[in-house]
Amino acid sequence: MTEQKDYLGHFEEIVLLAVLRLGENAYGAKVRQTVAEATERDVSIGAVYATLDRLERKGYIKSWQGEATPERGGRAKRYFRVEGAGVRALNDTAAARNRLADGVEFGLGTA
Amino acid sequence: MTEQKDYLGHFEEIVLLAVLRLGENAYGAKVRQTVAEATERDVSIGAVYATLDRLERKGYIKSWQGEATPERGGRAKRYFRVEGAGVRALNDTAAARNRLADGVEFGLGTA
DNA sequence: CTTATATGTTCTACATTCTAGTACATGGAA
DNA sequence: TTCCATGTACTAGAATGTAGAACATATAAG
Repeated sequence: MTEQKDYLGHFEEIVLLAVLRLGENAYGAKVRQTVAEATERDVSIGAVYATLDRLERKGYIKSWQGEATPERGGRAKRYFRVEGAGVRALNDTAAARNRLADGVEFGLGTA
Repeated sequence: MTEQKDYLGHFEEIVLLAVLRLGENAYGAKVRQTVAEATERDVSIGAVYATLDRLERKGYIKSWQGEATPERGGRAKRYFRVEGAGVRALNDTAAARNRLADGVEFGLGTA
């Protein structure tokens, strides 16, 4: 038994990074906006929540209900925070990738 | 229409990097071995070929038949090479991720 | 020759992830 | 009390990720 590592999917990694970056201000709608800006894509809110839920189920993040009365109406926020396991997964994922990318000249294909 | 970028999946990125790194020596079995070492996981050969096929269908890599007679028997190899579009996809994928990771202290969670 | 063996690829099927879209919830403003 | 803005939850289908067994082919052994 060689302790198979667990890597993050592409979007999982993106979302996890967004939550980490947002810190105290990480809630669904904001995460969506952050991801959309970084990826320059239209990211649907459903995609974000589905991924957040999956990450939470895996123990990479944790969520809780926020205040129900912000400045101007609206539903209560659900905040997220990255757990230790999440940081570890992020590191492992990057490490494996870096092992392959390291030293390869990128930018002009052999093609 | 805002020209939606096309990002690579986790495993697609890994496999594409392996092909790039292997250069002249990139063929299925070798790619598998390289990926297995970098990820420290048991990667099935089927997983690798399925991904290589998808990458080729998308125009990120190209393949051709190699010599049929290596040192000691065996079937002819199928070689792979990364195309310009592949390098571009690799760069776009990394760029979006970096935009999120940049400046975030990683290593010790907020948790 | 015929079989064994090593190297490599193909094919198939199923699990997980990705993604969009729509419905639902709730507080303040008109 | 209806409307609007902000947010979250749910559902379903497409795309990716993954394993495993079958197939192909060249050399070595006898």
